[in-house]
Amino acid sequence: MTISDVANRAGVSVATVSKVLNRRYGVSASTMSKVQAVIDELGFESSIVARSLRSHRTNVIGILVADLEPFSSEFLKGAGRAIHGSGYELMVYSAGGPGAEHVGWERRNLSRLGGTLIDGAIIVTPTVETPDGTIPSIAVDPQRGRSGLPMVDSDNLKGARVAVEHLLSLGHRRIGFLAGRPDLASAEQREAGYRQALTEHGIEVDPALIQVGAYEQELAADAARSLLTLPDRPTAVFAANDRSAIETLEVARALEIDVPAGLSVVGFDNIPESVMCEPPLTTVDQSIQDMGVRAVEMLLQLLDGKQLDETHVTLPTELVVRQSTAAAPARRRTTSPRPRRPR
Amino acid sequence: MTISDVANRAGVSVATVSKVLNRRYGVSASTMSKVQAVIDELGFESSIVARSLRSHRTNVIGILVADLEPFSSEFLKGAGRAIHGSGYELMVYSAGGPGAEHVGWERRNLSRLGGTLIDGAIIVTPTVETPDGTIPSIAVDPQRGRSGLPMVDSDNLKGARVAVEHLLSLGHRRIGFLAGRPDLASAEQREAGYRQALTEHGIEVDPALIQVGAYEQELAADAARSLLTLPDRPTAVFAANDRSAIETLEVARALEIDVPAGLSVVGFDNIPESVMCEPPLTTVDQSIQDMGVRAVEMLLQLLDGKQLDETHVTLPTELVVRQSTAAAPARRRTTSPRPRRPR
DNA sequence: CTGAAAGCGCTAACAG
DNA sequence: CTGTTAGCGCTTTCAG
Repeated sequence: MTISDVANRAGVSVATVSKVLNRRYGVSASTMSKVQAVIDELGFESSIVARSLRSHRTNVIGILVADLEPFSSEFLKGAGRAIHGSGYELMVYSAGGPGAEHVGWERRNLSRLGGTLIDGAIIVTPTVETPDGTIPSIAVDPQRGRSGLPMVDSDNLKGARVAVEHLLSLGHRRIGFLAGRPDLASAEQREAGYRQALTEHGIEVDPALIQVGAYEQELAADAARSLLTLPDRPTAVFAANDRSAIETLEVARALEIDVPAGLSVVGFDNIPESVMCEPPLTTVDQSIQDMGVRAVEMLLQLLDGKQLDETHVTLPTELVVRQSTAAAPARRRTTSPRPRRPR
Repeated sequence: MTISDVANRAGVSVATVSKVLNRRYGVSASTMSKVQAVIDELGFESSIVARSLRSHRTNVIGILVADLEPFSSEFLKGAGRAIHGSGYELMVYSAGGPGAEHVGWERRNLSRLGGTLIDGAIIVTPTVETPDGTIPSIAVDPQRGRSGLPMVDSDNLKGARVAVEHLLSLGHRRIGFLAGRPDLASAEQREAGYRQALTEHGIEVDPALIQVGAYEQELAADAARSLLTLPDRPTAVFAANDRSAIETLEVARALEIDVPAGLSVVGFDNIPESVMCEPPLTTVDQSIQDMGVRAVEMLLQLLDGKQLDETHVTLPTELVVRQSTAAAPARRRTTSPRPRRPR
């Protein structure tokens, strides 16, 4: 059913129907109600596609994600809450999964949708620098190096430090790191936090204890495995995100290493899955939902023609201690024992 | 940037560029590579909007939801997993929140997107009967009465019965019910399960113990409050979904009723939030992610021109006992005590 | 093998 | 107040 069907049925031109649809002036009351009646009767809704192609205004905000996984799903809950009552609707576009698409999915999708389908965009974990030229956009947890876009992220450096300090306070000295996606600033910051915390406590960073999981299931599992099968394996692992941490839990189980008795694991993100795994994961909370709320609020301001108060919002992170961390096992006689640090 | 820009730059017509874009036959190798070079250089991506308006094929699957809340977010995780490697991309369209939009959002959005933007649709908790005429579609947890669409839901009746039987086995006799959205078949089934379980145990259903929360925060809170301030208040409440159950937890806290000592609460859904609340909620799991997986798989089959093996998939439900339920408090001397049933 | 032209459903000037 | 006309960016006949 198209606008012409309505026009025919109502005995007017398509232009008139369009005017009624958009509540434009210049339609007599009688025509108006006649046309409206036909619209209601037929249940006609104008195609957002055709409309946007012509008018370049849709009242739809786009959220571009690489994949629908726990992080982005959590983000969407916040975005969904923030959009209520704004008059905008939300369109989430998923590039169709990890890996499959090459770097640059967000650029591709933005140009496929932008300028037409959506009035503004929120780009979650973009992989490359996103051009500022097109529609108003916000970057969430972006790639390394400043993008030109306004952005929201969280305090990854501090979060990572607190996580590692927690492990240190439990007496761990050999702490492995499961690194994240090398292109993301957040992952880089988490590694920096790990290094800082160790260095400040007089512990040399052992390159063998750093493996890249890249936030991908298989890679993370491999990385965890090589960490846990090291001759002098770490007594604790800090993973750059919860999914990698949960993967580490799996690998530990397969290797019959008890967590937390034989191995402590800390994650990052505090996705819901971190509570539901066995044992529940000690992790760094980064209030993902709030990121969604803030990103939508910022975009709404931009769309409203307002100036942004802050062009870079950084949300706080916080350690959440659950059951995947415990005091380090008594050290093997490789070096003189050091006193345990108090929590 | 449009296809004409590419055509100009490459010194060919738009038609030729289009052919290259779509890998159509009838382009010489040299022209092909020349045009492709320009496309790559400019980073051109054809507008999905313009393309779909003309060609009616987009390789995009639409998921229509009323709102992005825990249930739909969980559903999306499953859908996201199932789409990997299918060659399709996912577009989630949220009607913009609860209540705001009237009944029939799914019909409206379907006709706004359908036939053009998306090749097929998954409609989550539709409110009205959805016409089958348009594009291939799957209904998830639909309204009461059979819709013409293939559907996936879960065994709500049995789940509700098991939930109530759990409460009965703990010695509860006055069990309140916080009903769901009256238009959903699932909500109806959960109420039916509640009634059945009580009746089978020789307990008369007290209408005063049934309040409608309609899955909406405010309404659910009001309903819970009226239940818990009843002169002879129930010792347990079965809520038709987790969000209502969590709301009940809040109300109980406000009324200084201890859960589970003074009140047992059971939810339905097993959304991640049910683990994170205080106390963790005993609930009925309905593997929401699996619903997402199945719905996508079914739609993919439909899109592939295949016949569906099953036109109505019902997933199992399972009781998950956590800390919000406990033995009923000693009964007041209103009637002779009955022996406690074993679990 | 290539390009001109028509048209997808709609909106926005502009004439009548 | 109403209808005619010209596109939005793209694909698709169909001539050349």
